[in-house]
Amino acid sequence: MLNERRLEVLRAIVQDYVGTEEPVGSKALTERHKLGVSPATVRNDMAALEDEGFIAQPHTSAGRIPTDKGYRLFVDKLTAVKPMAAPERRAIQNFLDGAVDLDDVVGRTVRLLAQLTRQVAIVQYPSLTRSTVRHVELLSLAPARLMLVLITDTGRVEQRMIDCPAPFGETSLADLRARLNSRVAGRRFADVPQLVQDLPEAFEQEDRGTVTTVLSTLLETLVEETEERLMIGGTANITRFGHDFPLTIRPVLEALEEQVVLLKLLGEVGDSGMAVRIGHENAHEGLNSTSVVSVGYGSGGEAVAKLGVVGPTRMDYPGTMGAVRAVARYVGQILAES
Amino acid sequence: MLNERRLEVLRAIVQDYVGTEEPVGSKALTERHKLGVSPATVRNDMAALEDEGFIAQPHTSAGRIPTDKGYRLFVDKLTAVKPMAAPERRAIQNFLDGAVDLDDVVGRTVRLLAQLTRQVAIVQYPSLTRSTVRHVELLSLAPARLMLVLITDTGRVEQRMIDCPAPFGETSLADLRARLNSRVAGRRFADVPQLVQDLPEAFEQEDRGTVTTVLSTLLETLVEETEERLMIGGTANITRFGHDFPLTIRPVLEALEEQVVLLKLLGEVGDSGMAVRIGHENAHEGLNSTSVVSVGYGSGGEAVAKLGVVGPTRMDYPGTMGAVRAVARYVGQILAES
DNA sequence: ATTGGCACTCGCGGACAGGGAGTGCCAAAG
DNA sequence: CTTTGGCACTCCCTGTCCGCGAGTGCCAAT
Repeated sequence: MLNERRLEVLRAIVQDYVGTEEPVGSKALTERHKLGVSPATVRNDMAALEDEGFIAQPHTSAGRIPTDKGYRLFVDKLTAVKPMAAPERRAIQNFLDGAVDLDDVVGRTVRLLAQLTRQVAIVQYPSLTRSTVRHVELLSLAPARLMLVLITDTGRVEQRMIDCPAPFGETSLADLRARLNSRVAGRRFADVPQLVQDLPEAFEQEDRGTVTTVLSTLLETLVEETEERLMIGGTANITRFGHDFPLTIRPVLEALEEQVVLLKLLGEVGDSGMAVRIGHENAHEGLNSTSVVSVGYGSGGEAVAKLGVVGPTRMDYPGTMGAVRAVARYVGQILAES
Repeated sequence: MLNERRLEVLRAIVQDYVGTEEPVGSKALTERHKLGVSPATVRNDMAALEDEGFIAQPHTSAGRIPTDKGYRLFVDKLTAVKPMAAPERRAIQNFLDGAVDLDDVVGRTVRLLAQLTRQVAIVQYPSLTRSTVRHVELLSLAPARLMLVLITDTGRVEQRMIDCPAPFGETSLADLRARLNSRVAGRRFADVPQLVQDLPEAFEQEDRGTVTTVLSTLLETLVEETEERLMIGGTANITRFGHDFPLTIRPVLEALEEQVVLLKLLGEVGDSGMAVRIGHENAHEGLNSTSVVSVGYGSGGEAVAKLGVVGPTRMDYPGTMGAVRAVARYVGQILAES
């Protein structure tokens, strides 16, 4: 039913529609693409494609536009990710290299993505679940008051105040600091609880209360701060989502304000590789007329968080996917370096 | 020229237009307001108001709408801030009371403002210019690589990587850490530069390069940290800005993405009292068709930061001003408590 | 100063026609 | 069986015209 040429016709329709944003007819298609057949033949093919649900007509006697299903086929079978050109890659790298801290990295990434794709960009902060501990610092602020500072390999820093049950001497503090670091530095968050379990036993009776308090605060911090944060940018690009945007813009803006929705959006993505969710494939109905391209990124081979863009279903998929992948790659590099 | 009744007519026009979003004519005015005069009289008054530039007609033979100048007069002379009703005030207080930390306070405030005013809310983080340094920590990550951690009395933590010009020994590190803390701990950000100025002199020649690098990184961090941050919310409300919004929405969204623009926007406000900037009074031209209502807030009598909303020039000024003032007041209380 | 009357101006919405793009179908050709 | 040209048909879009209604400006009367 769907021979090679018909797929070619679908590809042509998608490409033209993405470019012109207008329903594309049989004649225009044969003119702009070298299909080697007449408009009448294309009409037959279009009828077949419409039967299968890949394209649709807004009204009788109008051209065809791709359906979500059509875009899906296009993305899966008819196109390849378009790699970024060398100068663009250099620009990305230069721009990201200027970042001074994690917030800055994420901020720059989000602006970069928005600019490259001309769509709305979302970048999730590196999650702490897969992170490793770089350093744990303990500071004495007052005789019975400590500050715990946790530094992760992704550059994230968390701090907590601790009120000790008993005064804690400088030597004990140094001891605890040293033991703690020798056990957890370089280890994954998930492994920390087990690694510090028997730590109180190494201390004098009088200090054990404090040590226990410190440890439980540390564990709490690990759990609490696993909570995901994200940054969003390029909102102004929603105006580019189509000429009928006054209708669709509202729910999209609302969805973008709900961090929970966005996290779920990125979360639905499989852990590896790039994901494209088209139109109604998005669970949130405010985003039913948008597509989401997302991918995991991370310092090692492993993904620690995700980033992506939200755009109109009528988007340049190959280009967008290329940009998203390139950015993810370079962010990963930056994180690995720091 | 502008007698009492004419001002009354202007007030009626503003109120009606804000309600209906449609040009208001002389007949409709006399029907909806008890002006005690005939439409013809109102027409004369309108002509006078138009001569003075307080109102304008979109087209000949259409009703009148207020100009920026008209709104200005309305806000300055014809209305008073509308206080919030008791139940709303309670709701505000309850909602803000649930906040757990500074981020949460700011986040809740922004959502609250957006919801109350149905406009775009902007809340600036409390400024750090008056903050003090609690602790400076230096960690050695590699022979020639340090991490600087700065802890402020507001509980904020900043960290920076430092590549040293030369290897830096553990003893030098401990020395620098101790000297640094004894000088700056408890001091205000603003005083730090002076306090550490002569620090390199206390070190051996070979270490001075590193010490200088560390100090300049510290000073940079202090400056950056003082730099204002802000949070924004209720963006979806721009769809309410008017039926012609497809035109105006773009520049507004763009302006809202530029933190610098927004900070300037809030900054232009006098330090005390509430400020209303109407239409072209806003320096940024993307916001020429919006009004900004802003006010300072703070824990003591002193304003430490500002908050406000951005809405259509055609907004309910008394109500918006009431909401903004009420929220600012309660946020100030919350900050004072914590 | 206020009012009623009156002519005038526009914007808006509905009706209508012509043009154009596109479709579906069919019969003929490869 | 596939492809193609032809043809009738369907709609959308645009422009025009027209009448309605809301609103104005002006003027003469109060």
